[in-house]
Amino acid sequence: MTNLILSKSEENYLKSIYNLSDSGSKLVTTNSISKILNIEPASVTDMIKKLSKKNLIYHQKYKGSKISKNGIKIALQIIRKHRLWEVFLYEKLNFKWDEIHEVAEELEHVSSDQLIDNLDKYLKYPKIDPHGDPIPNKLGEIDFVDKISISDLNIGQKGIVSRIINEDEEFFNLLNKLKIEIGTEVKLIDKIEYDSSIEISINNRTVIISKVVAENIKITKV
Amino acid sequence: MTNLILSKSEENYLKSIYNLSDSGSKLVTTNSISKILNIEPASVTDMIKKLSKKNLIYHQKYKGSKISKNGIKIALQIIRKHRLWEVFLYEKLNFKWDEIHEVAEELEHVSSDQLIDNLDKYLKYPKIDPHGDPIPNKLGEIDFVDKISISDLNIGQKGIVSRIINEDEEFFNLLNKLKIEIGTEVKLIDKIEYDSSIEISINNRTVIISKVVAENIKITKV
DNA sequence: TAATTAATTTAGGTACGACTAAAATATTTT
DNA sequence: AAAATATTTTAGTCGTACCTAAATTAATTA
Repeated sequence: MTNLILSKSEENYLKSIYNLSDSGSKLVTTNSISKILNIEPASVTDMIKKLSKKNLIYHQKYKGSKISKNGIKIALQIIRKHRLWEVFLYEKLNFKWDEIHEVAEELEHVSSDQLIDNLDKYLKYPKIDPHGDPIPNKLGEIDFVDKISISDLNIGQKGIVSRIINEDEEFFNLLNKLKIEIGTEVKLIDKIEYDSSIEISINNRTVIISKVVAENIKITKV
Repeated sequence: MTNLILSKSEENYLKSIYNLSDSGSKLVTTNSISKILNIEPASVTDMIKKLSKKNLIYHQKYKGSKISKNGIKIALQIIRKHRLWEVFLYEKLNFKWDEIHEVAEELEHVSSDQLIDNLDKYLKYPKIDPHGDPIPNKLGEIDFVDKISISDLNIGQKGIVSRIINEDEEFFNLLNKLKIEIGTEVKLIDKIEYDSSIEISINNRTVIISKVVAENIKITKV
């Protein structure tokens, strides 16, 4: 049952549905898929029917879709490929942090188990990709993901940057300027009520970052 | 004019037409394309029209197709990608000689100049792929290809194995058994008229190989 | 050279994955 | 709870890339 071959489109839908579903737990709306993939809702409905027929998702008309066990399994394999390619591009081919996603989107659809297993070995079985996202192993096992943002710290508390959501260049440049990367220790100095921005210290420098930026930087508490 | 984006199919047709055309010089028949791609002649005709409209080939009804300057340029870039990925799979991911072709067929369609240029650099600008086929550079320049087979040697003459045509496993196993690889020195001992097989010596061992095998092993004379 | 055979093209059809417009259902607001 | 709005689905189309069957053209053989 696991060995059906999916098209690039089917794979992309499945991956998006998984990502929108909070690891498979939540119902996903047709509209949200439409938005994330930039495809009209009517077309999304078509594909939902197709994936339902293949038992990769369950669908209740007008209600939403839930990804199946099997669907999750496949989605995790696609995510695995995506993230391993990201590591390769970043570490071996010297791509910048904000350049890897787009190319990995293509590479993830190359279908060869041998390719991905050997790549994994070649990269020495990395646990996270350059954004800090965990890489599922061959069996689809994946580490727990940090859900705490900098803004969730209490004043005076410290954290280590563990994940960076969002992969566009502007954000990348900003992080560069702030000298924030995976592994950086940050400390919450103050919360500014007026616009929900926060004041943090990084290596004894103090900076203010906006709410949006803070939400896209995930941490583990120290 | 060079920057049109081609589909995977279009790329595959173009590559095949180039390969069948003897570096662009010969007319290519619809049937030969059909056979090499395993696609019905009627479908090939459809695609020929499409590529003609894009000025990638010239086509005369019922006569054949000739690849254009621009078509050659694009074909060489696809071949470049294919062969660079083959080097990567062989050298870095420890794929076997007969396993690389299929995966490279997929990887060659990933479209990112940055990807292929960085890969080229990472592999240290290789000149040939694991089969001994020359790799076009970024500008589409490609080294001259050896057209002499072992069987073209005169008795007593020596040559260095430079290219191995054909990528199936059986042939691979045979070459392994014979201890023939790129760079191996061979000497023609005798030609057997009866079945056109030939006797060669490799490191002072003498073996007999069939006509077909001999034709698929290209050499440069010493 | 006429007939046969082979190669190529045309005509018409299919699955996939997208689209728009309109209908059906759900949700929100008044 | 009715009306208005938003979401989702249905119905019908389109381009891509393939297919089969039949027609056309070229090449080969008698």
